[in-house]
Amino acid sequence: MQPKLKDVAKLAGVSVATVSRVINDRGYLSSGTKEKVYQAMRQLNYSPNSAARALRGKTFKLIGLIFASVENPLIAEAVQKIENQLFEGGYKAIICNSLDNPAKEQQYLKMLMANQVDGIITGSHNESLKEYKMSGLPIVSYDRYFPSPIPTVSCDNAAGGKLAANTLMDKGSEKLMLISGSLEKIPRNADRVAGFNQAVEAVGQKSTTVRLRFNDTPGIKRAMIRQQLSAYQPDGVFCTDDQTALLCLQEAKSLGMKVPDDLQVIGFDGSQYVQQYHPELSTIVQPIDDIVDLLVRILFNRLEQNDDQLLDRYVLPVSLLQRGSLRN
Amino acid sequence: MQPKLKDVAKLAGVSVATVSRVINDRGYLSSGTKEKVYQAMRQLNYSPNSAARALRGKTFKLIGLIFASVENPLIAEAVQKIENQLFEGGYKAIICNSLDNPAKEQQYLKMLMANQVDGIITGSHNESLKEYKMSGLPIVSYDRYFPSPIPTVSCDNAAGGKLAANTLMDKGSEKLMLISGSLEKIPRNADRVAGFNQAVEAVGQKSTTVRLRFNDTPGIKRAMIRQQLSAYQPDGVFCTDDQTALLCLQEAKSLGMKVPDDLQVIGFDGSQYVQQYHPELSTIVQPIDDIVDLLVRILFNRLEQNDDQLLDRYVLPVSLLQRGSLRN
DNA sequence: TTTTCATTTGAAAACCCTTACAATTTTCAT
DNA sequence: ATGAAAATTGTAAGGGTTTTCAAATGAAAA
Repeated sequence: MQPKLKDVAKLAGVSVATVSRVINDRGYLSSGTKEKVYQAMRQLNYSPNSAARALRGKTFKLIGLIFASVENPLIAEAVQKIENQLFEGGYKAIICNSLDNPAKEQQYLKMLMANQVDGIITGSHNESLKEYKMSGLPIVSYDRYFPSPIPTVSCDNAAGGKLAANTLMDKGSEKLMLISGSLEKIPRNADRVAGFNQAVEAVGQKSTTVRLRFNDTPGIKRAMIRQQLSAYQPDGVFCTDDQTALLCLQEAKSLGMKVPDDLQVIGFDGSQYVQQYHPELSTIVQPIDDIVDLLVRILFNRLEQNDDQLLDRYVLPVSLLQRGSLRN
Repeated sequence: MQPKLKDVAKLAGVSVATVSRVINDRGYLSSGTKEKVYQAMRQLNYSPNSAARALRGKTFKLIGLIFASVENPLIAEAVQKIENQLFEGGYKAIICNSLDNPAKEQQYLKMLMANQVDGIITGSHNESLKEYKMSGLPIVSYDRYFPSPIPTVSCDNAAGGKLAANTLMDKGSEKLMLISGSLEKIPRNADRVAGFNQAVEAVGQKSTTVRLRFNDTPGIKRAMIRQQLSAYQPDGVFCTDDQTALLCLQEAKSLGMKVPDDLQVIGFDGSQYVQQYHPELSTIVQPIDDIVDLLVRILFNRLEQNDDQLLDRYVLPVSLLQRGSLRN
């Protein structure tokens, strides 16, 4: 059995209240007792029962993380960094993979509330809007546009789409194709698509659009991409995420298209992983470090109610990472 | 404020004890009261305070997941699958990225115990052995060899190393190199290395070994690999993980070595990600689905004390995925 | 009718901690 | 030396739930 406050108190020869005070560094304490208590705690390898603390009004120091799938490199990176920062701040992270499934997301939400999490960082659907609102919890959203007052952080998806289009056209592509890696219902994606199309139309050009679904297997996606590539023979493709762009690159090559001479490709996300391990792929890079910093900062700000001036909506700039899949 | 048991009781016109009994389906209950209570719970959207429950001996239904880094595709995949299965079983997952840092791992362990997790699945160091033992918690380990009675699941690392060596030699490589992606202190890695070296020596061949460190940046790893490749000019390389193998492939190519003619490369892990998005890389594939199933099954078995006959040690077979980085 | 026993319910203790309050000791200005 | 204020410690209540125990009801058996 884990040692309790009482055990520590007995060993240190003080009352439980004193031990509690030492732990929470509260009120007056002589350095002598402090030392004795620390000693005893160390000796017993004591750590307070968080259930009991939570019951007495202290929080659990628990944050829910809801994302579509941690298998996506950018999300993995974000989760990793978020978890790190939370840990620094003394918080734990409960992980939830919604798989972009609204029902599952709703279940998660309910579970998180029942578990008294202190807050939620979500990068998933927002169909469960009611629940989010009702929860009364501090919530921060990544790349999903919640209505005020839920703060949202995202990169400038529209600008990214535009940048992709203009880059392709500047570098000589004329038959453009857009491959949307997941439903356009998701506003983030819709913005990337809209930004791209707008820029294309602005100069009187055209482009076809291919729509894949988030939950399609890579095999299915591959087949669809391959078919569209050979049917339409584009010379410039923008994919709304890097995974899709990688499939596109592969299929293009296996169709005998030369990259970047016959075909230029741009992806979106630019995780460290892709930057390191896919050196050919050009992509629109999200400033993921800044995004994570902001997400966590906003959350902490609400949790610790040190009311800094905070916006409801942060849009961070994207940048182009130009590599082999683009001409010089 | 969340509604409490008392609120439900008042609304249903019964005592708190009765409500609790309904929730836990315990003892005798008339169907009338049951219905009333359910009704009230629904009306108030009540869900029990898990802190209070935990205090009274119920478990939190919380599992700690300790891994080096969720940024590694294989780990991401494992975490994803584990989380899924836990969720099905009504459990939540707390995620811990130890970064292969024993101090951090120890902190996590302490934190998990303080948070009354019900069990732990760890794929990280085992330097904190004492803590693991002391915790008295159900623990299952992936790919780290804990002493009995902590059950350990892993793939056959030694056989994998051997398979890599024999494959390279069968396909004509004569100047072999082994690149160890992280410290050999980690037994998993040591086994891969040992298996490889054994197979090499068994036929009177030789190989050089390069040691990288887990926490080196990709840039540093890259530089070391490049230097060793050009210094030693191997014609067959086995890397103890896929990430390292990818770096090796890249550096080899940028040094002008032709793959697989001048140089054959084999990695280790074979995550879905690598299989899908790095179609050139040959690798030793871990049966990750089976591994995850087993990990979770063993854990549940201990949690729910339905004592199936279980071993302390499961070693699952690996397989070779042969692709472009190997000759036919 | 009385006795027995299964059912149904409620009152209250217990879980481990925090914190308001009270009690005691020390410090310091007068 | 005196009193007031500051510092230090302890006692006990309370937080939301589960669970033991006892009480109350009703039905069946004697």
